[in-house]
Amino acid sequence: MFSKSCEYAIKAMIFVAQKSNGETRIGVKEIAKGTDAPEHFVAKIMQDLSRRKLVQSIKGPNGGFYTNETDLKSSIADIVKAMDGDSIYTDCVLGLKACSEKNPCPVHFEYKEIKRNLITLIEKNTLADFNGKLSTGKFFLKNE
Amino acid sequence: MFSKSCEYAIKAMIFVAQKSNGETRIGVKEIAKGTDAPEHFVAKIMQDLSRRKLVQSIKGPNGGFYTNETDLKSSIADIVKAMDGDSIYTDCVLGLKACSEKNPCPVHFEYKEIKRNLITLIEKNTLADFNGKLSTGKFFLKNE
DNA sequence: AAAATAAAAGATAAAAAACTCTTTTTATTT
DNA sequence: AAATAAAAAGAGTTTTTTATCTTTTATTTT
Repeated sequence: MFSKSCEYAIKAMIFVAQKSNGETRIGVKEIAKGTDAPEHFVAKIMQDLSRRKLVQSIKGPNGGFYTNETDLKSSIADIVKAMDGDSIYTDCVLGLKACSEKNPCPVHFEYKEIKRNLITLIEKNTLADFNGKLSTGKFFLKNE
Repeated sequence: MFSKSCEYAIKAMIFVAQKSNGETRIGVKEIAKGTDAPEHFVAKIMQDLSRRKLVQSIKGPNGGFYTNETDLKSSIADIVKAMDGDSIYTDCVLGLKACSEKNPCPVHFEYKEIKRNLITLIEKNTLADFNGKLSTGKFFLKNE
């Protein structure tokens, strides 16, 4: 569904959104531990997300990553688009380049519904929506 | 969603199910052309499907692949399972190994619904269901 | 100013997925 | 029996994805 990078990115963003606030910045090590992801790989991903302005970063002692008000408005879809492009919006399940209403693959119309739900799911869930839910044990970002 | 091998496998199986009947066997070249797939790669995939008894094959002149009555009862899910295993049934969208009702990832419950629909889609569509629809132009297995 | 800290950048490596080529086996047709 | 056709099997290559390691730059603290 999503690439590994994208999975890590989503978890990392949710994690940072939860842990950071105002003065608190979150370091790569913490993110990696908190989301069960390889440290150096997550570092690359955060760099990327930071370059794309989905998350803020500050170097040096007490530096790290944090989310501002705007960042919290990002949906999962925004992260997915940043990492995997819009393939989830455009790709045919069977890989047909020209799959469309007029040139449908065998499962085009049935998959269309599912895709619509999938897109709704990632578009309607913002980072802000998750805030607070981690600490209350409502959900997890890694295996206990 | 599916691996490339799996996409090719699904298209190839639908193609063979449509074209073959009784005496007619379909060669790898024909399958590759009919589904816009790399010939040698499709050969490997058909070998695999044949070994797993999802499709029948005969060597030598006039040989090729064909589907028997049982093969036509295969669902897309059967092909997916043969190629990609049951990851589509078991995997968490965010890659959590222990994602479950009790240990849910942030989108577990919402994705659950989508996954259910996805599984229904691939389980209810059998090769027999598609028969005839290719020639009537109801759907396509490659770009025109 | 020096030392320390942490992200950014760049380069490399390992693993997996996608794809290709060659040889062998099996069957058929002449 | 010989020639031919087509899948099976095996080995190899390329590309992409995933992951790691090293150096540089920016910032802060002492």
